[in-house]
Amino acid sequence: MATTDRGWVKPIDVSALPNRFEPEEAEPRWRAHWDELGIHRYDPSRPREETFVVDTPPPTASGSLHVGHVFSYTHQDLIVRYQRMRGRNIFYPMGWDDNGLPTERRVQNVFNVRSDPYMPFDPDLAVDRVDPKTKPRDLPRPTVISRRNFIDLCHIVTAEDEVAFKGLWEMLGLSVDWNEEYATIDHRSRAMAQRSFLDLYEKGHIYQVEAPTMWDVDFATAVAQAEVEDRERDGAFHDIEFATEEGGSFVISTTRPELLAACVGIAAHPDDERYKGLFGKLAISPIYRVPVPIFPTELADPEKGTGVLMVCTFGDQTDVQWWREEGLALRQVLGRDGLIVDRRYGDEGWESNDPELANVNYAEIVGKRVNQARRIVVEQLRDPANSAMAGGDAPLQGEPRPIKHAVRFFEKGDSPLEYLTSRQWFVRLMDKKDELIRMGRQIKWHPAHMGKRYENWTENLQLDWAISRQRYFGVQFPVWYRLDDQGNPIYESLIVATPEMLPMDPMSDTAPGFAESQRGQPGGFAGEPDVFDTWFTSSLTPQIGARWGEDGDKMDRLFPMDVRPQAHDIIRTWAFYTIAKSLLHHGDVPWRNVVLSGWILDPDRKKMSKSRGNVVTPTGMLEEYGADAVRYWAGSARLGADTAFDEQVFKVGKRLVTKIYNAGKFVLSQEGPEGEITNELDRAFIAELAVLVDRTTRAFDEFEYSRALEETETFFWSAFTDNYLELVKRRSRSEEDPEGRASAIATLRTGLNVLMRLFAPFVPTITDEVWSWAFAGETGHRSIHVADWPSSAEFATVPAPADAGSFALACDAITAVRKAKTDEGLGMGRPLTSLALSGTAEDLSALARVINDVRDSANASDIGVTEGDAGGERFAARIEAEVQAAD
RNA sequence: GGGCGGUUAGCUCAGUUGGUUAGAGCACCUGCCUUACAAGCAGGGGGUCGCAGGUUCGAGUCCUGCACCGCCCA
Repeated sequence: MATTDRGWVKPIDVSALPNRFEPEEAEPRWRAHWDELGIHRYDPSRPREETFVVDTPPPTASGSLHVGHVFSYTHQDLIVRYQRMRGRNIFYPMGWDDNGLPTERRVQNVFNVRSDPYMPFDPDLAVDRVDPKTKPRDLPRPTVISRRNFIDLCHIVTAEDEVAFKGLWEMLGLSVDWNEEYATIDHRSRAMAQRSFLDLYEKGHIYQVEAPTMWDVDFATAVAQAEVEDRERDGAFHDIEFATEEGGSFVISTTRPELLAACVGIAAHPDDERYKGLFGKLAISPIYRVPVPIFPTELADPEKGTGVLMVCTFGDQTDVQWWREEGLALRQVLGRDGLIVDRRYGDEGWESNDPELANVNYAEIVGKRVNQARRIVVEQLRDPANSAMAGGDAPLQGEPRPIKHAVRFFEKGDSPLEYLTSRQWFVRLMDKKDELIRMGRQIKWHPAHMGKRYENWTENLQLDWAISRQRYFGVQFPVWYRLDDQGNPIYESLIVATPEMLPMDPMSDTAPGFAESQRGQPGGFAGEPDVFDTWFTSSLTPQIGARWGEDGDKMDRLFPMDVRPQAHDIIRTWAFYTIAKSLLHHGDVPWRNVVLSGWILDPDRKKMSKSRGNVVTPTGMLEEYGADAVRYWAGSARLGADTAFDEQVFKVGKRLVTKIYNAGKFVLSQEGPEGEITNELDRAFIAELAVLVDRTTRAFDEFEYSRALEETETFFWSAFTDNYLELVKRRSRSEEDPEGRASAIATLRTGLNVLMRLFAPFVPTITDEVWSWAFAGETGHRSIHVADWPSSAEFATVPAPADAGSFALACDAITAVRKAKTDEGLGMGRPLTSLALSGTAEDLSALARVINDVRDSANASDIGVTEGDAGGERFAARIEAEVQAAD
């Protein structure tokens, strides 16, 4: 026979395999093997069009590993593993975002230290870790250490975090190229951030200005619009009587009476009849008796409070606007530490009709925090002596009226933000909104509606990007200032570093043209002490990966990148700033696609968070269920969809792994003649497999891996194992039908081979395990992860079935038999002495092509068909079972 | 207040351009230790698709309004 002289398909030795698949044994073994084969390595010699580039998010090295990390990083890896099987040269780096406030905070807590930038470096400093069980109030006063010592400690804790993260990524089986590892505080990233600064500075996108800026008093640093969030807080309207210069009075409402000393104007709506007559005149404040201008503004809401309000420097963003537009005085009473600063009424800019009264009152709040000052001022307002005009009543009208209102906070802070004037660096973006939106539209967002969030944010942008921070563990500005004869910096006369100096620190590197001895001396130089906003560096992940401007610059091979995976809560920061940087540096988009993972919610549909104590540890999860099962869970969630944490799904994943293991063992232990796929049922099965391959490939190309998984899983479980395997079990061992047997075995192996590859991105360990038993040797691909992604072209040599519906017909027939057996309480393997199927003449005649497999899987000695009603189903079965011998 | 998303079985979710009787897994009930798999197999019950209108021969799907949940922004 033509089919038999080609050879014999040899079975694998099932007895050599463990009964159960043990992920804890197999996963480390496979990870080591992948490493050995180097299959995750990027090949810089291959051209751009063969390369798939990922702009991997560098996780914040915060010490806490979260199931959300596992979820979203798996999503990237699914896409990457698919692309690798498509033959793409993968660039998949990993960075650690260790620079910035979270690290500073951890260092402060772990070692109970604070940094003082002016303290000298102590090379022998040794500080101990605080016992984490110590209650905060039992801690001694923090040890004050130098900035350099502090940074050393930062490196110690982040190194530990990075080890923990790397361990998690490896356990999860991320196919990252570990040769492409970096940290946002390492030399390369610092040089890149400074290079970015120099380029933006040269192109005129960067400026420095003394201006009101949002300020966090606890961290004592400026913050950017993107880092701000509103929180609902209790507050109270205080109705306070002001006088007019003509002897009249009016009442304003304010939630911030403690800023009365910072009052520089009074405003009301231009159409407000009550106050129309006052515009252009002066008002007199109570307590301090300071004359301030009254002006009209469209921004005042006549319905709010009394319709007239006081403008302070600065209570909020509109105060800043009025201060600019109206050219008001600057009276800042709040210091950078959040305490009321000392001022003297009667001095220039602090004119008062009664300086003596003003100074007595003001002295009571100097050095106080905002809340203390508020209580004191409210008491002062109850005193008629503090009326705006001598002889008046108590300025406070009635009692404060409690309200709930939104207050702005730094997202990492605990005190409301203040607006303080300070010298800060900015990147000019307000004039580039249109271009930024255009960039956003050139990028494909997955899911698409996430692009709207980007546009929304960009359209509503109100401030340029404040990039300077008054912190320690960050990348320094590559800038010095010349000092004047008094030793004060001349901000207009800055010295910028040259590219070959990078990375550099202006606080320890000497400015070109000066000697280090001139640091801080009159006529000498001084370094810029600020550091960059961490986003200034992390918005450069594409450039860091591609080594922009360095030796070995690979921008032409890697940029724009293919995909940026990220979470949707940082569209306004990470995605936005990366697009902005890419626009300003290269005039191009940073990537073609953004894929956004959802969040993991706890079963109450709240975002899982550490503070709620509902966090499941990812390592525990991986140990209990295995990486494949955990990846299955992540893979079953659509992009962008927030997903409730459901442990059941891990169990389903684990079950799938077991099923793959057993199905693999079964298929590969079948032996028989080697031959072509000729049988009608087999051909029909292959035709359906080809459809599956096309559909999953399309889904993956659209980043819809969850659809690919769902379809593959359904096909595997129902078409392959439940039906096809059962239908051909007998034929694949038949002695009488070598051609049919060869066809069955070839089909079984083709089915398994293809399904393993379709599953490989999701469950990389079990699929490679099964692959290794036979297919690795047959194909020469030593790992399934570098095997070719299936294509329907692989089946081109298999003839199309006579009837595309043959496989479905056989499945329906066997289902009818099973139903009959179940109805009679018989086991599925129970032999039948007679089996009769009824259905339409058309179905029955089509069924004839595959009826032998149906008969065999029913374990019937004979099968008959009769035209007739099948009770709403395609077929109905009448059976007679063999009488079983009593035991 | 503006923008975006969601609401489908007890739970977690699919449902492609409108088209037979709305699907899956888990859970539940019944039967079966069947020569790959009891971590299995077979069968079954369970849904007014958030509410109210509209378009259409036909709506889970399109349109309008409303409610609730979530996120972003002000």
